[in-house]
Amino acid sequence: MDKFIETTKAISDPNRVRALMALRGRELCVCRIIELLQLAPSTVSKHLTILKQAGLIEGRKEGRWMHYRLPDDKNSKAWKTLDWVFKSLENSPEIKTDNKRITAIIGTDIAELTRIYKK
Amino acid sequence: MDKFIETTKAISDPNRVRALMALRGRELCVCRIIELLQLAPSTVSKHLTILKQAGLIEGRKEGRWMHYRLPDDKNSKAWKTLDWVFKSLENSPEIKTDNKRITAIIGTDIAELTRIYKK
DNA sequence: CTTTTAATTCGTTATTTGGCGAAGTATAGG
DNA sequence: CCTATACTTCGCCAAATAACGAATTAAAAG
Repeated sequence: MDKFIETTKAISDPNRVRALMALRGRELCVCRIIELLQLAPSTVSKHLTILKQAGLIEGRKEGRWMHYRLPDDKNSKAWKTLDWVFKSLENSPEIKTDNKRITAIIGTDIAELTRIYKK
Repeated sequence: MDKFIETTKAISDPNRVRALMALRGRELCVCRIIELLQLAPSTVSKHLTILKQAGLIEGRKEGRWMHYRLPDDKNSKAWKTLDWVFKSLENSPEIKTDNKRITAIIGTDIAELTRIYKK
């Protein structure tokens, strides 16, 4: 029950759900998620920690960059949750808007993102 | 998205989830849910209002008693959520304990419950 | 009609949550 | 090394949440 509540709390914030949706089928570094959500780095980091703690994402450090992705094991309990979330939001207008923005954000290189992120 | 978040918030409280689990396959009056959760009537009432607002339960007033049940339409979006919740918690020890208590609570008549509820 | 009963609404309080900026950590580059 | 970069952790604040008891509403029962 505790684990279940931890999971439902993790997916009961719109910014965390947007991050999860953005990670479908790809890995993203924190700086790109910051750019998508337009929140302070510390806030985004905290959200990602909550998702990771709930087992809904995994992190991988590569040099200075932290990359997050959905869990590898698609038969895991986490993926049962994710399948339900994705199914529930597949037609959400907010997510569709995000999808377009993510395409642009992925096309931007990190040096360029950094300029924005610093101010 | 808003509706989705309303739903996830509704199922991110353990007492609300216990109430949902208790309503599987049966209708219960508020007084029996109070007895199960061991919370103040006003608190339970609020929880049930949140679940109802999210579309996860339906209410029916009969005389002085308010009866709540899961939605009739099993093809609804609400039921997609409920199926996931039930599946996630089918082996939860807390819910198994509740299941046993509910059997006793249903066997008790309302007048008897009321004595407890008043003090 | 007055009282009792079942539930809800309201007002208050303690705790949790989500946000930020400042400070800290770790890694790459000069 | 020293500096810049990419996060994360910490400390703080405002808003939301869960709990309670008191007051209120609605429906029987006396």
